[in-house]
Amino acid sequence: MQHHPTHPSIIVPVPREFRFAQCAVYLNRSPREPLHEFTGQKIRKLIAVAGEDFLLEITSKRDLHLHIAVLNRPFCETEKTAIIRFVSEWFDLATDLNPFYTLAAGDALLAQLVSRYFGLRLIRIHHLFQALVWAILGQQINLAFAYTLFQRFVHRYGESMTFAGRTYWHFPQASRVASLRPQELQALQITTRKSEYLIDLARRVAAGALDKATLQQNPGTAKERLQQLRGVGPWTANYVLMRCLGDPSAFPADDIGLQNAVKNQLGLRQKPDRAHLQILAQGWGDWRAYATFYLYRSLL
DNA sequence: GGCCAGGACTATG
DNA sequence: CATAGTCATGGC
Repeated sequence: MQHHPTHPSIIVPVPREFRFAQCAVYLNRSPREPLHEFTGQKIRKLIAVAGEDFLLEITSKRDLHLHIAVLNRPFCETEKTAIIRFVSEWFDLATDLNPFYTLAAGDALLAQLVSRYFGLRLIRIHHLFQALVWAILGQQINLAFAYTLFQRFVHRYGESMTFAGRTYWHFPQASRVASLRPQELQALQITTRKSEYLIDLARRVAAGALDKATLQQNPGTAKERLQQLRGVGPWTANYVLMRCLGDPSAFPADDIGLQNAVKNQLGLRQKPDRAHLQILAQGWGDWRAYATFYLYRSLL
């Protein structure tokens, strides 16, 4: 395949229901996020296409398009297509939000949120292993500490590239994590139990026994297959379905953050339990994942 | 300093 | 199926 430089910038059309600034608030919520970086209104992210590094710089002009500059190298048409596919998935550009907004307008809990955060997309996690690690690290600890652990994990076991004096990271390969001992992860202050879970999952992913495509091709059994994994319960399974596998009906009803968000929105005295959330979400159908993401956004 | 944090596992009624 | 104890440490 021959490489011939095309435009320095790739233009990706976006739906009318898209606001870059709303997505940016979510993406910019932690200073310890290791997998992308903000420079003003631009996001930089390192991705791999067919084993090659592409450092993307993404921004938007008046929410009409996304502009993607590839900073570190030229790209061919095939690579350009892969880059567009990645970014479209990241910002969930293929989903038409109009049905969600119509539904939300008649829902006491959602109406304000969709008005306030109009154009927010469900930010996706491309790699299954990354989604699982992020979810498991986040179990039962506050989000700030989860980011600390996640950053340590990425910086310790991920590969990186340097551009213009700054370092950009890939999420660690499963094969790298598969060969670790729990002791090594414990040194990062990951609990013994979680360390065992992560290594076990890494082995399955590295062996090809656990992969995104297979789960997506069998949407009816994906949740139960995820929950058969050690360390993956109802919350983690739903979280991965929502953030990685693109299941619009995924709903992590056990989520403390989600419960707090609902409590705040409805002015409840105490947090609703999972049963209460299931009742509230009964009419949300295939928009439960989006409702969850908008409720998450209300916590920032 | 005490309570909480974007849970899951295991053991026990 | 429902409840209780355990993990395990930072954040606020």
